Amino acid sequence: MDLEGASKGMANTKKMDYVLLGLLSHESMTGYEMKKRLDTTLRFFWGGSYGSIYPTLNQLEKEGKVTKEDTSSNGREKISYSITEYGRESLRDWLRKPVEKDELRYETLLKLFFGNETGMEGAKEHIERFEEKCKGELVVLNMFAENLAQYLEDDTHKHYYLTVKFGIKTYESYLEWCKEAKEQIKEWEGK
Amino acid sequence: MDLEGASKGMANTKKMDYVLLGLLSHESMTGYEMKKRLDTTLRFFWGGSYGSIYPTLNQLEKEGKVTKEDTSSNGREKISYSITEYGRESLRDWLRKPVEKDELRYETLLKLFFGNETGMEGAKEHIERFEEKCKGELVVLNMFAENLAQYLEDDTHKHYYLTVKFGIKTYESYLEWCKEAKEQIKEWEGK
DNA sequence: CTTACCATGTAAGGCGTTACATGATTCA
DNA sequence: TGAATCATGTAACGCCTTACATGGTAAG
Repeated sequence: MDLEGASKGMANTKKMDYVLLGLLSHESMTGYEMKKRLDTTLRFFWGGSYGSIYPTLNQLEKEGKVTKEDTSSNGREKISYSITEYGRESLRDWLRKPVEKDELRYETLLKLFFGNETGMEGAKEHIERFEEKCKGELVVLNMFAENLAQYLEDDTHKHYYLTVKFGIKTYESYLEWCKEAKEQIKEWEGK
Repeated sequence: MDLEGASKGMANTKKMDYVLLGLLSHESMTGYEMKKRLDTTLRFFWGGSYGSIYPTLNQLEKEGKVTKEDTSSNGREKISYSITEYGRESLRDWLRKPVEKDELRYETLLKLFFGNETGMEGAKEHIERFEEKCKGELVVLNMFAENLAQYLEDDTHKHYYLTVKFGIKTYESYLEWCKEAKEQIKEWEGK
């Protein structure tokens, strides 16, 4: 018998449980609302779709880590989820464990790395597109940081603030790299 | 009929084809050697396992994008792959297309974000572990950069060099963030 | 003689996305 | 009245990792 569900191709790599538990540790909300959080607040370092949110929520309920409450009003279906004490313990256990994996997968770097097949001109284009995207992200992150700075008495906001600062730092360094890379290319091209 | 294999749950998200084609555009090699490249040169921005390399290689051969050659010697099995002109065209087509997705998934940030459940002490530990890992990566990347700097006449090495520089920039900014985050926490703790 | 490395591959199965399916409400 | 948003969910399917399976060679 295999209650922990371990047999093959299985490395307990799934984090969605903890992401949802984490969101519910802040406040009760619907699956729809959790998706919105993933798309706004967490989007710089984590993602997820409805197809993974709703099934995970049902699994968490079966495990006794969250409870459902029907909060439908005037015919509009609405299920509010709340974290249980057991769910909170489970979240804390995970939080205290060392990080297993930090992963970066930048197609931009892949295309740059193999770029000699299309020449420096192509590389330059990818760098410029990347630069524009970073500038946009930085605007958003700076707005987040400004807003958050007003609510730093709250511990939840403090943690949020640190992650936003991380984002700002890295996007700023990306922009520096873009500038330097373009200069380097110009130099190689012999001006 | 659906020659392009599109029906559902399918978004042509697979990049391994191009990664392997890219490696073979530099030089012919075995699947084992490609795995090593993924684990050393590319590991800062891309990964992959044998379970995805070998099947992809066979698929690429069927499509006429690579050719196999048995180069076994004294009983040791060895298959050397080479890119075909068609494979090279396919690679170039992909390289010229805009990047679809740059993705960062840092569990460290997730644990930091939800860290108020375990307190600032836990957050600090995660930051310190992250810091140590970054220092290690930086040592490796700086070595790569120093070595590469000697061979910059080669265009392939130029592109490689730019990606290494990217890694150095970002890890340096991560370290700065670690320092600042720890200071911020100390400040909050009323030191 | 044993450990590390070279070398190829498959099977099982988890994970997650996309597309589909449905329906109500709010706002312009 | 039509578009956007709120809201929940499932089906299909592609992708990838882990673990297994196998066997040779080089180095200490």
